[in-house]
Parts: sequence; C-alpha cells; structure tokens
Amino acid sequence: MIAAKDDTIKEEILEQAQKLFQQFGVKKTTMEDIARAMGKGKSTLYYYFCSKEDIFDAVILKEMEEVFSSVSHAVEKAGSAEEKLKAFTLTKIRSLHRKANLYKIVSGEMQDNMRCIKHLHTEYDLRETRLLKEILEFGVGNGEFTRLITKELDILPSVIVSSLRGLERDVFVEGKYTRLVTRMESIVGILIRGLQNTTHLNSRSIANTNTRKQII
Amino acid sequence: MIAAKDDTIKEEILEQAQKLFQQFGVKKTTMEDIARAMGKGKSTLYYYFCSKEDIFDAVILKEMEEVFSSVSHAVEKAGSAEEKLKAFTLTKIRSLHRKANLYKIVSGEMQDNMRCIKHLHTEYDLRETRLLKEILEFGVGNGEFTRLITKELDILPSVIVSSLRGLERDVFVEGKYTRLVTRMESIVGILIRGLQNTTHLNSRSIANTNTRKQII
DNA sequence: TTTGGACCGAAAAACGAATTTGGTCGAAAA
DNA sequence: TTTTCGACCAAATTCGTTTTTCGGTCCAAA
Repeated sequence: MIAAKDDTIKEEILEQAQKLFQQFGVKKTTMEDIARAMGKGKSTLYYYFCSKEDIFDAVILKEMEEVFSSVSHAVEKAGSAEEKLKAFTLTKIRSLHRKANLYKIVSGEMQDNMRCIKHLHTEYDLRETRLLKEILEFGVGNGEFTRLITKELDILPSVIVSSLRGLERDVFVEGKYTRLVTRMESIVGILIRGLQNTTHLNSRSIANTNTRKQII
Repeated sequence: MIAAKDDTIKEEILEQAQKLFQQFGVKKTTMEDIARAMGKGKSTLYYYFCSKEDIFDAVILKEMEEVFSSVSHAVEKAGSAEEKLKAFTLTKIRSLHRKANLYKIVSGEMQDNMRCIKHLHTEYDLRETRLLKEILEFGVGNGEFTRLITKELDILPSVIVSSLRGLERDVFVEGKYTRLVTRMESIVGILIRGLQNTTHLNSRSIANTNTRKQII
C-alpha cells in the first residue's frame, strides 16, 4: 500500500518528464522543469529517482513497454503463426511511427547527424537495389525462384536491401561479426526458401522426405 | 591524355585524403593536411576539386565503389541465383567489416552518439527476440512452419529482429511510412513462404496452380 | 596548364566569468 | 516514519569576447 503510493507519484513524475522530453527534447528539460511541472520541489524528485538519467531511462523503458505490449497483444490476438508474424511487424511499425511523431524534435535532431552522407547513401542503395533485382530476375528466369514474386520485383529488392542493413548495423555497434556470417546464412536460407520455385523445391524436398502421400 | 594526368592526380589526392580521414577522422583533417601530404600547395587542391565536401564525397564514393564492385564481382562469379544471393550478402558484410576496421576512429565516434540508449535497446531486443521465438515455435508445433528451422530457433529470431530494424529505420530517416506497410507485407510474405511447412504449402499452391504434372 | 604564396572572411577554438543544473543534506512538515 | 523543501555545492554549461584556424579566392610565376 505504501509502495503503491510511491508508484503513483513515480508514474506522475514519469508522465510529466515524458511530456517535457517530447516537447523540448531531453537535454533542454531540467530537473527543475520537471519538478515545477508537478508543483513540487526539485529535491523531491531525488526521493523517487536517483538521477536524471534514471528518469530518462524509465521514460524510455515506459515507451518501449507500450510498444512491446501493443505488439505482444496483437500477436496474441492473431490466430495463425502467419498472422502472428504479420501482426508483429505491422504493429511495431505503426507503434514506432506514432512515437516518432510525438518525439519529432528528437527525431529531427537525429536526422541532422546523418544528413551529411544521406544523398550518397541513397544513391548507393539504388545501385544495390538494381543488382538485387537482377539477381531475382535471373532466379525467376532460371526457374530457381517462383514467378509469384514477379509483380513484387519493384518493391522487394529495396526491401531486402533495407533489411540487410539492419544486420549490417550489428557489425558496427557490436563486435558480433564472427557470428554474423552464420546469422546471415540463416536468414538468407529462409529467404531463399521463400523465393524458391515451389515445383523446383518439391522435386528436391520430396526426394528427401516421405511426405508424398500428403501432397497427393 | 591531358585528362588522364588530371585523373591521376585526382586519385592521388583522394588516396591521401582517404588515409588522413581514416587516421584522424574527417573533421580533424584540414585541406592543408591533405596538400602537405602530397607535397603540394593548398590551392592546388582547388584546381582539381571545388570544395572539401567534394573531396569527402569522392572518397566515400570511392569506398562505396570498392564495396559494390567486390559484391558485384562475387555475384557475377556465382552460378545459381541462390549462390548469387548468398554471395551478395556475405561479400558485403565482409567488405563493410574491413572498412569499419580502417575507419575505426569514425565508427568509434558513431558509437558514442548511440551509447546512451544502447543498454535499453539490447534489453528490448531480447524481449522481442523471445516473442518472435515463441511465434516460430508456435508455428512449428502448429504444422504451419517447417521443422527444418528447429535447429536454427536460437539464432533465427534475433536475426529477424535485426533485419526488421533495418526497415524500421526507414520510418525515421525518410517519410516513407505509407509505403512501408506494403513493403513490410512484401518481405514478410517471402519470409513466411520460407518458413512454411512444405507439405502444408503444397496442398494449397497445388490447388491454385496447374503445375501438378511438373511435380509428378 | 599548374602551382604556390599571400590574403580574406567566416567559422571555430580558447578562455575566463557568470549562470545554470544535477545532485546532496539536514531540518521541518505531514 | 515518510515525504517535502530550501539551502547549498561542485561540475557543467552558457555567454561574451578575443584569437586562431580553415576553407576558399586571387594573381603572379613557373
């Protein structure tokens, strides 16, 4: 019960801090701003949190919690694994997009840092996308890949490029390069299975497994 | 012939600039540094390039060219579309990794910017990875997804999370949120096809297409 | 056609003073 | 005991000013 009241005030603090962070950015909001926003003294904040970074972390954690719980909820609601997977990705994107709108000052500052190489980056992405498209076209013409992707051939290459960039990021922010090769092989394996021509796939997989009776 | 000599010197300039950028970072290397490095006067640089940003762009472009050409070369050498796709991803990762080592001062500075939320980020990734693993396990137990991924169930979820982050990034750096939903659906569609239980897949795809004769 | 030295203006570094801000402490209020 | 607050401190930040640096230009010389 005692802890309950504590938590109420803690949440109040986080709420106010969140609002201020969104409005003015993290750096520009002072502890006094937060304290003033809830009509309390500054040092009161330190009764509930031990540092500003603590508050910041808690706010971010709360935001993440909201994203995750909405994703989690959407996944639970979905019936099939396929729908779960779709729910997972789409819900997260939507949720993130909403957050990005709230923190548009912050995301604006983030863009400023990247601005210098953006034009080169997008140009490179274009080349890469073209190459990837050629590979996919080659695969389709080859009979290796399914013709089902033909209509997606304008969108799929750039999507794959974006996805791979997520993996490439791991090379830089973490030292997990050694694992990355196997990680890469793992996802590319699934990707290829997804692209493969079903008939082509079957002729192999039927030979390796005994599921023929289910097929016919 | 005249242009040839021009290009030689231009390349020499880029080479020296590249070295200095790697060693000291872009901001810390001055035009005089570059000029001194090749025993010429500063204004000579402006005979060949019209600004420092021009040189910077050219160096980056050169680096990208190296990455792309090695990727492109590896793709060409590969025979099948599958091998091409694998060559594409792995070669790029290796190439980027090498570059990251050269520019470790630069990549070090980049990490400093992200450091503040890294610990929260990795924690969130963990939760997301777990949820994704549950989905995959559900799909396997369900019969929706192939049992082939059972042994990759420790690595695949985190890989998918990393990949999706690449797509999420597009929400922030570019305004292409509206497209993103269809983009997302596109890649998830392929992914699901790749995960699907072949027998399950066949019973549907055979019904929709008339490729039965090829199967048998 | 190239190169280098002198030069310019804007941007950035240097720097010390003034102010702000994160954080602490003990007393007082509840 | 639990919670709040004002006073206080040290470190960081800001500010205003001066100085230096650096990107870029110009012109003469090679």
